[in-house]
Amino acid sequence: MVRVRLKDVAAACGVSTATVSLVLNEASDRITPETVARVRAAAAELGYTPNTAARSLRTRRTQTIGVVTDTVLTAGSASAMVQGTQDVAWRHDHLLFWLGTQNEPPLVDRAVRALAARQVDGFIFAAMYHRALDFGDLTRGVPTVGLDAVSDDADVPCFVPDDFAAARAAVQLLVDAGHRRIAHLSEPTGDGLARQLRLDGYRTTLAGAGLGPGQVVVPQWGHFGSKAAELASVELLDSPDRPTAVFAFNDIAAIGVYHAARRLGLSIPDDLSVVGFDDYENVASELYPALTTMALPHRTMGQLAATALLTRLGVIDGPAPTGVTRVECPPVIRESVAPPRG
Amino acid sequence: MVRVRLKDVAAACGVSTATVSLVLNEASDRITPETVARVRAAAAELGYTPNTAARSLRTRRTQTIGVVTDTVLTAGSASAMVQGTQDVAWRHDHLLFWLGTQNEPPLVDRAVRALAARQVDGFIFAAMYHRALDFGDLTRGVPTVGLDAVSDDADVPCFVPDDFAAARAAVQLLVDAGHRRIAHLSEPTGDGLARQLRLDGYRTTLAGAGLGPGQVVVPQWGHFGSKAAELASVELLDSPDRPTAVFAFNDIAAIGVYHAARRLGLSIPDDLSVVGFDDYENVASELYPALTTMALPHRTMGQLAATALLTRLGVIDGPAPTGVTRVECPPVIRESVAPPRG
DNA sequence: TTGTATGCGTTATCAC
DNA sequence: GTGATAACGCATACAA
Repeated sequence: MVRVRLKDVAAACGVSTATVSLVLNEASDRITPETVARVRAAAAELGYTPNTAARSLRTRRTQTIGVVTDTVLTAGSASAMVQGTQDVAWRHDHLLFWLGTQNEPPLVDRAVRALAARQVDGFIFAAMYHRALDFGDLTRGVPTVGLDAVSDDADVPCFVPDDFAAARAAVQLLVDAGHRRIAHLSEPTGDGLARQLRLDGYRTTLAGAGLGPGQVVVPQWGHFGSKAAELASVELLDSPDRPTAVFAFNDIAAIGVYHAARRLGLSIPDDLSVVGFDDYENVASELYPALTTMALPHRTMGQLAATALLTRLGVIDGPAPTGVTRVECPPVIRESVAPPRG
Repeated sequence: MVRVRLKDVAAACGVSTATVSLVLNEASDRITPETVARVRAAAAELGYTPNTAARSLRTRRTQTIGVVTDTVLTAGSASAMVQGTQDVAWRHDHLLFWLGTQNEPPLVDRAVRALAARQVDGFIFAAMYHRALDFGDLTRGVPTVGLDAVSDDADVPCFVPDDFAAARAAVQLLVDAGHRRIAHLSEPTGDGLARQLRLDGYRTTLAGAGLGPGQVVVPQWGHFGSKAAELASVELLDSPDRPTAVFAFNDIAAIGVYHAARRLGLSIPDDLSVVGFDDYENVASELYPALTTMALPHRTMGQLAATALLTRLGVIDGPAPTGVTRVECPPVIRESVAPPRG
């Protein structure tokens, strides 16, 4: 790689490095138009690109953001979050360091240190699913935002899905279709906040519709995959007064409901309506019948988080958001909901 | 963030910055053990972290790798590739800049420029699926490797799945199960190399087994989703002498086969065996019946690419690989293959 | 309007 | 063994 420095382009057009710097940093209103043109031409001619290390050393800004995440990079379903964050950052000439920590505290610590050593201008703490994050004073004064994560720290704006409202909307879909026995297939207890919020939304909606407390079933077998959900669903559905509709905690759980329905000879949506959550890529749309679900606004959250951070950093004008922002989860209506039989 | 510099720790223990630098950079065999200890203690006490910008400026190395990719970040299914690359890089104190370009040439150009300005030590060109990449002399002498992509440039080691061998293995699975009428559901023509390699593997295996040229069907309707695959499959399977097995180009196409089978009242695997490709997360394992498929070695390829680049950079000892490395795609045996009826 | 000079925090080359 | 000191490439206060 040919290394061409400010000095080289200055020499090439017979001005000082200061002038070149001024021209190239848009402070060119102070410079004669013809000088500007000459410098620009020379820079282009030589293929000059500024050395970011030198610039950072001088300006104390690296135009770099550190993203510390648990399994976002591993899991894939949240890739839109990555893309949304990236898009906004790049549009403002910022680059992102993503670091996955598998959620192990020592790794988080190491990641933050490594990022701090790189003098990142800000941090984004991104979680794979909506939960509370406690990163203490790890970031020591470096602007920070939470993505799919909430924080105790009042100084950390956070962006999370509006699980409560979305759960309400999901259950309302079933109520509006005429269902009166609507069960909720929940998630085993963990550190996720989504579980409780979706449960609350379910209960609130049932109560509002005068449908009693409902019926909540929690898969018990280890890892929350479709298999555990299937077993729980079979138990739930294998009775004469079974529910006519199920609101599943997420699309993977909904797969379990589908499998259970098949085992029991129940047809979806004729015998059983199902609503999922997440709009999991290549899953919800590909099930048979295609699953009606609530979409997680991953891309939007990523964009909002990046925008918030850049605002805090003064890169984007305007008031920086504070507190927790709940982002709407739009419904994706497909074919798994129908009126109950009879 | 409290800024503590080399100078501060030097002052704290009454030595020069040069000494501190020497100690902290493991060149400490030249320094008195007690001085070493004192410096280390002071550094820890003050919480010193080196300023990477300054170091980079001096050493001309940023310990940073630029990853230019089409849609890896958007699509999610290749997230293991991200993780594998990341793991290796981080283990050697290198960080990654990922930049998605949606495969638009001007964006690729911009991305490379932006990365070059950051003085990345090397480039990884990562593709979402196995294809040829032509990035010309964009990287101008910066070490580069290809990931899921091959390059004309002899100087660019590349890591791709061994699609040919995997396709052979997949079809052999069906041959071994006793099938003699095995069709291949291919992909519409595009810039992917996987298409031709999997097709070749299919044909070679059939020929080797004395099963003739086989039957290849190519979905024709626009974007290659499960819907197009379903339509093509219905046509393929709706005849008395239909194939008893289908080797699908990938798992998404296999979904289409499943849908077609359902429409035609064909049972998998009793009436029809299916083998997919990719082991797409939460898809292949969740289909009913679970799909037998060839796993794409995303994680391994990511690790290999990062290792190769770091070797080229002298960070990892050993001979740097050259040319194209084909990585094995392990079979994932599930429940979609059975002997043909009768 | 443009040039000179200084310093950002490190590493590395010398002296001592 | 350890300490001055000179770069690294750029931005900017100040001088001209």
